[in-house]
Amino acid sequence: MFTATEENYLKALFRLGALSEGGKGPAGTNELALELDIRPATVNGMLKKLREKGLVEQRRYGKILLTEAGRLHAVEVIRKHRLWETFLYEKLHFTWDEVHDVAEQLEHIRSVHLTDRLEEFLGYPSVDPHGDPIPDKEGRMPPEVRRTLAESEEGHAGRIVGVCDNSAEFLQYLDRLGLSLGLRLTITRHIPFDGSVELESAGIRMIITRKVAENLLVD
Amino acid sequence: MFTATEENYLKALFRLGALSEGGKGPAGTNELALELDIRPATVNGMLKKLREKGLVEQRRYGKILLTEAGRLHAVEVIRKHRLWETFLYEKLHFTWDEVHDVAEQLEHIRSVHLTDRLEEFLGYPSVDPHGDPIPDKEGRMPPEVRRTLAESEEGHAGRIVGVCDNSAEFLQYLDRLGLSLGLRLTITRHIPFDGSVELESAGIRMIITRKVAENLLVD
DNA sequence: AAAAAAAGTTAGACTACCCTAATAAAATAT
DNA sequence: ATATTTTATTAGGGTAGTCTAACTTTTTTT
Repeated sequence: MFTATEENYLKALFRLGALSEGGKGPAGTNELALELDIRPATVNGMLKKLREKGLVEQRRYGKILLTEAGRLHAVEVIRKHRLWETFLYEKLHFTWDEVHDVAEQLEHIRSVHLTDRLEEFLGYPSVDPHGDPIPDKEGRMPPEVRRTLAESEEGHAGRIVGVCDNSAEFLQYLDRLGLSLGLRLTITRHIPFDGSVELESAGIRMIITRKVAENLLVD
Repeated sequence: MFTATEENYLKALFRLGALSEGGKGPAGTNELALELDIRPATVNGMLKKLREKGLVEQRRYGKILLTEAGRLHAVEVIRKHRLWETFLYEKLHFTWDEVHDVAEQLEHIRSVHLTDRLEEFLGYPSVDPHGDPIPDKEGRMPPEVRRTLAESEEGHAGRIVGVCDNSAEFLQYLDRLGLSLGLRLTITRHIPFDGSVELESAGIRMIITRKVAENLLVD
């Protein structure tokens, strides 16, 4: 049906919010190329194929929009990715930062049964190890009601429910800082000078940089 | 490191026993082409690549032999295949005949950790759902001390420990016959006329054709 | 509104994997 | 030992997905 490459294009477009509603609107060829780390000329060729398959809409020199079919398939791939991440984390005891790369491969396995059986085996989880919601079989994804630490006001108390950046580099740094999914914390101060955020968790006070704060999601 | 295609060539060569010791000896290009359902001309081209990578040995117009590196990688792929089959069968409750196709995809997932963690999670199984032995991390595979039902003498009592043919067609037929892995049975008669085998299991007497008997392994 | 910059497209080339058709070498049969 | 058949190889072509370099269209700046 779809190649792994095609699925990666659809996923990237979904990530960029190239949706007619509920997203950031149409995406550009260059923007997509940047997201995929593939040259614009190559992306242009692939877009022709995706248009012919009815997965995206695009006029000559125009912006790219996922069709309903494209959106549904993108969500299906995201669903598989997040279920596999959950499996690797919960059952095989992979660490937070190891799951992503393997899930990038597993998400492309084609099987009618596999995804649903895996979901059942995992006990119908609602979020993956990074706190991202897992879409259901029909492609419905619970809306994210999360805010970055950088955006939350002083005095706000909550738990870390996710990250924006899934790179091993960032996740390992979080581990070193002692920050992990589910950790309760309170924002004690926003420091205007450099955007750092002072917070308190389990009786310990710490300061994280603006960049870290922008990539941590709290409820 | 290796593409899925290359791995499939190695696996096929291993299956054909193209080993300097312990196998049926060197394999031919046509034979390999038949096994893979790919044209000999294509196979010929791929063999050049495998030679350059040091995975097979072959002289011009000569037979094909796996090198030690080739054998080791083939066994690694077989190990992954059988571990995934076990996972699908034991944990996700796939049926006997459903596991193969999905495992054909999963066996190519590349990850240092994944295979070992999966093996641990499954409790270090020694055989897969078809009764085939699972190689260990170092590429050692317990020798098969199994015989087909057709070869076993009258009066022999044992359990079904495997099959030669993994096709869904055959496995579904076995289910219909009420034959499954682990079933205890006794061979009551070999019928000379057409090679059928009469057997008895759990008090029930049945006759299976020669073709079925040749594809069932007993201990 | 013209110039400059950015975004999108086309042309041509490369690798991986597959094919068919023709040819060369080796094995087998007569 | 020659003819036939089988096996292996070469030649040329196709699709998928990638690239660079050059070019065109649209957008932004001045």
